[in-house]
Amino acid sequence: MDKKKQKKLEAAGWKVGSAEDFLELNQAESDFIALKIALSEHLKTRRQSLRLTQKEFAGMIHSSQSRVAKMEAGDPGVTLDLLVKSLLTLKTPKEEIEKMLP
Amino acid sequence: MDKKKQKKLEAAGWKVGSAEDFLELNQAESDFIALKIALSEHLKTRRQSLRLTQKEFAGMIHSSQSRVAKMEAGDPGVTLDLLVKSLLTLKTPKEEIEKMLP
DNA sequence: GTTAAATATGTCAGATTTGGTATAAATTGA
DNA sequence: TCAATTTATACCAAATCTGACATATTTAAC
Repeated sequence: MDKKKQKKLEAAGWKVGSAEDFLELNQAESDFIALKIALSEHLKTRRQSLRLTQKEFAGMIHSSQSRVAKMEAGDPGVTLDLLVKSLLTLKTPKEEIEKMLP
Repeated sequence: MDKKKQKKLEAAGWKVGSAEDFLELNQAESDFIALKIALSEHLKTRRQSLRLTQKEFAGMIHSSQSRVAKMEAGDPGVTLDLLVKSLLTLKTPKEEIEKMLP
């Protein structure tokens, strides 16, 4: 790796020149996974507090009960997009979302 | 719509029994779009402040220059997942992300 | 103005995600 | 107990998103 690029990466907060840039990449990835899990758990809590069944909620977001179950189970094959759209549909307060950020 | 379900929807913050539940659905959708645009704008700003080219940054997230360009342009065909992963890779402070929430 | 670097735009095959369906397992209420 | 409701799991074809590539346009430096 050339010096010029190394400077840039270090500016981005990386430890370069070792196995650490590999580890740091995973930091972003694990943060991402943690975020998704937090969102899915919150989604379940919020739906339940509103006393909606998965089927009812699925209708609200034009999806299916089975997909809602996967969302709440933290299934890896569920996008952030779907989770966030769901929380927005349930009008989850901004403060609640902030708490989940990594 | 039966009374029971109406109660539940009202508990979720909806105005039911009119065209408004249709409009409210769009509220979540437009909030979602606004969020994506805010994230894409912030991504561009942050990449530039780190003096990284789109090509360099693309390498950091194992993507391509053209996709980075699309991300920053707010292309609808880019997922929240990719945007958030990108921001996490650039170690965007939590506070910055919070500001973008709808 | 020329050149080179950076960014934007278009396309596409492969991969991933989707809603829907079926059905099993779990929970609830009598 | 047990029937009904709710939730979990498995599967699929259709739709969407992906990185990669080609190429056009813009920007920067001289």
